[in-house]
Amino acid sequence: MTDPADSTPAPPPPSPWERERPARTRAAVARTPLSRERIVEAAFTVLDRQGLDGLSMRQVAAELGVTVSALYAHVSSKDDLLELMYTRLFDGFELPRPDPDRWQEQVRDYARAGRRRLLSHRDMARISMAHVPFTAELLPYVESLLAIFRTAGLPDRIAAEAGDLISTYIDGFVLEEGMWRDRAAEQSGEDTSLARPDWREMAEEMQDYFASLPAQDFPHLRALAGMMVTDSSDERFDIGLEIILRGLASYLPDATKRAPSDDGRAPDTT
Amino acid sequence: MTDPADSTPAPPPPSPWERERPARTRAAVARTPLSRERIVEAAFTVLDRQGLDGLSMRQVAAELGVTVSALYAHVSSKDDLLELMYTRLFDGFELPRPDPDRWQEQVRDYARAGRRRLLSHRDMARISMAHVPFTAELLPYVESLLAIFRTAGLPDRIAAEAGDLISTYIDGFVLEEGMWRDRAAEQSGEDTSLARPDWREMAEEMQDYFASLPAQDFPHLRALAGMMVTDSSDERFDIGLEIILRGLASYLPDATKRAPSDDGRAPDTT
DNA sequence: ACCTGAACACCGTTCAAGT
DNA sequence: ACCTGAACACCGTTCAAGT
Repeated sequence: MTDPADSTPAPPPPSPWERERPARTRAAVARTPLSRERIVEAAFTVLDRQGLDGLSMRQVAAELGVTVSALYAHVSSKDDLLELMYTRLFDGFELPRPDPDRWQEQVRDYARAGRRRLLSHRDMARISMAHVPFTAELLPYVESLLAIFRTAGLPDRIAAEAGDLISTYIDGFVLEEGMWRDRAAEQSGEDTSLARPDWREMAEEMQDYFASLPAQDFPHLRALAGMMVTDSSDERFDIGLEIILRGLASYLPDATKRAPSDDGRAPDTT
Repeated sequence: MTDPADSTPAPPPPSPWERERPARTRAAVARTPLSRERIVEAAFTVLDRQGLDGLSMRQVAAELGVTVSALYAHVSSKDDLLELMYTRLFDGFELPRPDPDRWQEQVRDYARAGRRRLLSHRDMARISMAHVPFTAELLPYVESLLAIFRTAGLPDRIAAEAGDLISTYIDGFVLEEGMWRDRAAEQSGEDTSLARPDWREMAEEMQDYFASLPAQDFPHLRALAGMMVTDSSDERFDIGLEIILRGLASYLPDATKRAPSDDGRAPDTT
């Protein structure tokens, strides 16, 4: 993000009297040498505009004002590029120092921050689901999450699984959010780019559909329709998260669920 | 599967004396009229052989001995075909009648069966993640899962979320399984088709890598390496499932976690 | 050293034309 | 009614050639 080597002098804006130079100005700006960073940046621009299905090497090249083949000097393949985008997702992610007394809050913060980052670019959850955070750069994040679980006192087998479970939950939830958003967008207007709130319309339509089902065949679906399709997905996210946290908490050695402050219960290291 | 309209007489096998007729015989067999069923079947064959990235309309057509454009008379798009494959996944899925006393076992059965079905075709989890079981045909399965949760006595808001949570977990877990399998396959041999057990080799390699990390920076990752990458993923699947089930159980109205048989606690319908 | 141009082997989808 | 052939507008990747 804040790259000190990035201090290329930007050309001054055109003075008021020089009128409409060919569109070369933009092209010249784009001529700053290619780099992995710039390619990733352009890829995000294309992603947000066209979605993952519209993200092609050719579109990225066009965004940079460059030939497709030029990209392959900096990036070995499209998969490589997608991995760079995935890794970028973790940039500046806060790593808390594990506090046994606040482990649930720390996991909540971790999950909410993860969801927020996934929501920051279109179809990002789809990219995230296709990757695993076991590259050298990302291991500190995995370690940090495991640290929270283990210093909280969770048994090793549970802690080992909890990281996967939480990550899968975040990715899966946001993926589904995106699907609904896409469906709403393609239904209402053709303006695919903006995340317009006219998806509430679809939510109502969906609820009407559930309500129209035969009562004797679908009693539970009818009863829960209002809560399964809701506009505030923040609340839904927190509920699912809470279910997982309660499940994890049930494995804590001391039966008293949430001691306000339990002193000196060291995790069995080694 | 058992389609009674599928009784087209198969041509007898070539008699011993007629030698090597041009390869027309196979072509003639393939000439049984096209149908959505046959297209889906061929698509699964291609999927298992080449994976989702190698599944193209052209390959499916080739598998059927037919031109690509012929497919579009029966299937409106590739997405349509993928949705048919997704729906097929549920064929013959057992729907239990909800039993409040055995709700946890019923959910376990549901989840294990779901995973087994996803594992029955390559990359099936990726297809599943891209869909939502809210088409008319699949609603009974959603209803059935919700029924288990609700008659068990879970609060509505929890029951509504539980279905999503479980489904996401199953898909996510199997997706990851597939990623490891692929990675192992591309590393060891080029024979992509078979699910060879030479992936144990990669598991060891992975564990060695974790063990090689600096001890002061990655204590937890090192401690848990053995349980995070294991060959028996069945066990790992059950552990994650158990965490979710315990979380859900914590929302049951009666504090006593698992009353052996609690009579007459009806779910608040309406 | 870095980028272009052209090519290769693919895609999904459409549509006039054949039988 | 059902399928073919050809075309359109795309793909990811490679590689010789330019500057």
